[in-house]
Amino acid sequence: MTTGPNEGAVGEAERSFVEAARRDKRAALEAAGVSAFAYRYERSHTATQALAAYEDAMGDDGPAVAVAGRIVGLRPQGKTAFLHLEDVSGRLQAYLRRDQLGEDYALLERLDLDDHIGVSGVLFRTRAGEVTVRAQALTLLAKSLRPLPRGKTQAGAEGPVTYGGLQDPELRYRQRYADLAVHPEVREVFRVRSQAISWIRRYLDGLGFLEVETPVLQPLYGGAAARPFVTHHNALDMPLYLRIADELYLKRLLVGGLERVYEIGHDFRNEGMDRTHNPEFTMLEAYQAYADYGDMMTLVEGLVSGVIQHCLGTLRLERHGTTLDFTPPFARVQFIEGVRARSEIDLRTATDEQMRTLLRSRRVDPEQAAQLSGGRLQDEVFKVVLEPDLVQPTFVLDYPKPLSPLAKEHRSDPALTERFELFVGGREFANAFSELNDPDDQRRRFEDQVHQKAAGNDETQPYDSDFIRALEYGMPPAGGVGIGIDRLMMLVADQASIRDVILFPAMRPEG
RNA sequence: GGGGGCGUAGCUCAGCUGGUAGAGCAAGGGACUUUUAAUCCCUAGGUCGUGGGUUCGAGUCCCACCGCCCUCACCA
Repeated sequence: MTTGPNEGAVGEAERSFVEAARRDKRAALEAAGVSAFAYRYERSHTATQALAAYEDAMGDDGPAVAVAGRIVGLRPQGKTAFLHLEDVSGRLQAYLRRDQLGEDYALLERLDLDDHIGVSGVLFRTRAGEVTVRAQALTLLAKSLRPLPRGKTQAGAEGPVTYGGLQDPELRYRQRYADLAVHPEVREVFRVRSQAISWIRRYLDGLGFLEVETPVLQPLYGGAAARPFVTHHNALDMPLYLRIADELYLKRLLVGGLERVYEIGHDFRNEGMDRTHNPEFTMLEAYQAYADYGDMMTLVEGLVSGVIQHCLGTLRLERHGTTLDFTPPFARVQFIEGVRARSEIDLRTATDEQMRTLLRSRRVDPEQAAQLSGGRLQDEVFKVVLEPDLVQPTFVLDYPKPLSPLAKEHRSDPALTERFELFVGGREFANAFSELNDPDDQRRRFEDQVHQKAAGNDETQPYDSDFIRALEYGMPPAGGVGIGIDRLMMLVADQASIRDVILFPAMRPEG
């Protein structure tokens, strides 16, 4: 996060003795005319490419290589030294000899763990069996003046094993650069994330979707029920909201004739933070003209199973002792039927008091239950009764109308909407509907939201008259879907906290 | 916001019923031409999160504050 104002003002005397030693080495290098921060290095191989090149050569001595990376292990022994370099691909050992390096060997005394160096030389296999570069030239590329909080690492049978190391979660999130630098497995999480998102783009592009960008700063927020962040535009002297969803802008594009659009970007919601909520998070929204929520189910099945297969090579994931099977088609359960099958409550006919009684019997705080009514009470019943059962990928269909002000009324039941959510492991992953495109119906739904706000519901959607005007021009029937990318990444990368799939999660500033 | 836990050397952690702080790794000096958590000898390293209080004496007990984690509430 932001560096505290005093951080840069730490004087030499206050710096740790470890850092002082590194600065002394830098000064000694520069006094000898050696730059501690080079401009570039002509690398011939990554560490992994070098290892492969040695195997391909099939001789005692392999090819000459020039590799670059960070020093992650340093074992000087008088007139020789071994060190390990780490680059983006992996690790490679280098063997340094005074009689082969000449003047470059003197540089060794000024090197530290964490420095970036370049090494060139011929590959060979040591007596201990490790493919290693016999250094003919050694170049300092960037001096590390502050030691990384790393543990000691040795090569194990199943990859490097680290002892000690960076454990403190606060330090890991605040100094993600250090976390990444010392934890290849954290780098891997974010490599997989990037791979997943680019696969999603290819998937949607392949279906003829157009990737678009809509405003993050909005004069009116909408498209979801959430409290927004508010900011101020100086030149216009007006408040602006950071978007809580892309929905209303993307549907304007359907009016404009862009039949298939999607956006991947950040939404901002001014609400609590926990292991599945960060104030800014990555949302995918996609809209398809002439489609309905049934088509969106097919789209979501293809997208979710495809990204899992692409990233992990399987559709069956072991998570917390259960096997999650993402082979389409996913299970389907109707909202009202699902509740009735598990509670003998029929949401179609149940009174508020019957629902409150049920909630109390399921250990919901009676005071809280008493505050809810109508749609929100139905939603609470659903959360208590049905949600925990939705472990395998399951579509929940046909939500009650009051909960879904942007969804089209169900074609066979006016009390419901054509909407589904995808649940996995009891957690929501996607939300989709047949999009409401009747401007008069949409106007009434907005008005209902305004009434709810007046009644004290502080997470309603404001009345967006420009959106109504757009619908009046005629929006084609369409299906739309939103998928929380961070939660999908938690599933793919098997991470328990959203903070572990966001590079720089929100934190209070350092005191 | 409620409840619980944690904060000690650069990192990972000990530190009992209160008696002025300890280890491993990292660091500095020395030895060492195939090591790999290299090894061996020596050395240095701390406002115990911050501020109060109790006490002859506080890392330890009490209070407040700061930060992080867990949990509940909130949350499409």
